Amino acid sequence: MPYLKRLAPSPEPIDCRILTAALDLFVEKGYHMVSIHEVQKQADVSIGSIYRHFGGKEGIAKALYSHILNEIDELIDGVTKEFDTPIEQLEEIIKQLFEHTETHHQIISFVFHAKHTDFIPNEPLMCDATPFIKIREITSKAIERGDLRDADTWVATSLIFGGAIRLIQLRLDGLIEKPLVNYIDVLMSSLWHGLKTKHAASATSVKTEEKMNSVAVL
Amino acid sequence: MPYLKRLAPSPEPIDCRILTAALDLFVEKGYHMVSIHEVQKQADVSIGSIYRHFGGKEGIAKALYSHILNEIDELIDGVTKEFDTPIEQLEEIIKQLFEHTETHHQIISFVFHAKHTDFIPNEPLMCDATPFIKIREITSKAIERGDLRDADTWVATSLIFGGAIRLIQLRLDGLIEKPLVNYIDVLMSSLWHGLKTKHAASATSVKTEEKMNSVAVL
DNA sequence: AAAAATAGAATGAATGTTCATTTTTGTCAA
DNA sequence: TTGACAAAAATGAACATTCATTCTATTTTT
Repeated sequence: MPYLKRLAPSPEPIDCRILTAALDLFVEKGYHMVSIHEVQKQADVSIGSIYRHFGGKEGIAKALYSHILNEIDELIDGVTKEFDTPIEQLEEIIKQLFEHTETHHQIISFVFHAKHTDFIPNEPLMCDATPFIKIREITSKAIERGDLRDADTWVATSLIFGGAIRLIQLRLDGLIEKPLVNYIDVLMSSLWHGLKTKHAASATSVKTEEKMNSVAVL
Repeated sequence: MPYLKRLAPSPEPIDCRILTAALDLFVEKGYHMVSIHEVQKQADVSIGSIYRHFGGKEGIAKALYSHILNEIDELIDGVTKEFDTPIEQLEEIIKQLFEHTETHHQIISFVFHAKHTDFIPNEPLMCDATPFIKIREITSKAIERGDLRDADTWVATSLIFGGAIRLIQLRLDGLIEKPLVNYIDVLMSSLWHGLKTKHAASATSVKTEEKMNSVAVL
């Protein structure tokens, strides 16, 4: 029996070390500007291990990609379980993305900044990944229910998320100083005023009015 | 006098050939996936010429970048000369960007898809380039005049252009089938309904109402 | 002891860049 | 107009470097 305990009692599993190191580097410098050797150094593993676990650079990126899409997917499932109406769901999704932007910078950055065609050539675009399909389905449902103005699903979804995505990107780039949650109300009220039908607007008028007021104070 | 005219009477200047070849390739495959040798082949010039004119791969990209930013800048200046009120200007800028998306695919793609930090490391972000500063100034003026709801300039601009940019990207990716001009009206009416002040809204109410109706038909 | 995981030096292909050489262009005197 | 000559431009083979990947030896685990 040795006199000393091992210094690192339960080191993180090797594949996690690789993934987090890669995520950090990819976000910082961009996929192409990161060499396997850098990942190897930062993760403190050997090149051999990287190849054993992921088969190469592209393998790491793909693993990261699906891992992260999964997290977003769970976020969306959580929201759809918790909220009933499509509009509430969309609102909550944006809210949670804003929160994630503060707390999970790397992940959001990877989703909204990385060019995925770089490491997954001739694969479906991210827009066709499950979570983003689900988002469009929610929009669709809102239109079917008559809660949103009638429009092409792609277009409606762009209008709803366009501003939010833009804000997220600017926040990631450090161009917006306050956490995005501060702007939720401006965003939402401008959004729904333009997009909601009168039917839906009156159904939630009290809530919306409150928001309008809180915005006026800004 | 010779019997035959020269076969290639006035071939395009060499630097233009290089730039267009590079733009096409960069847009198609992404900056990092294009080698100088490919540009050389596609432009049908020698490697030496490329180095003589642009000093290297990064030089090409930078030249392209400023060239294209200039075009956008001129577009904006044109609009501000032609239209008087900030809101009309913003609307027209979006309209022209939509048109450019159809007619100058490559250029718009380069602006809205390329990761410029790839070839201009530690340079100001594109948001800080002249044309984009000008856009924010227009937004600012609209707010000052009381035409738009009071909000942070960055945020207001994101809300105005977020949807448009998203649509442009989807159109570039082939996910939206009809030319974007078809969606101008939906976009504008949802936008201004949420963002205009009552003051400004009443000033243009007739125009806006017409649009609302045309949208309802969609 | 067998199998699985890890290590890292060696390999080779890809690719950005250099530079000696050739071609073109412009100028001036015969 | 011609020819000579110099400056500028263009060429592309050769070079140097970077970097993903392979492979075998070693360690750890079962």
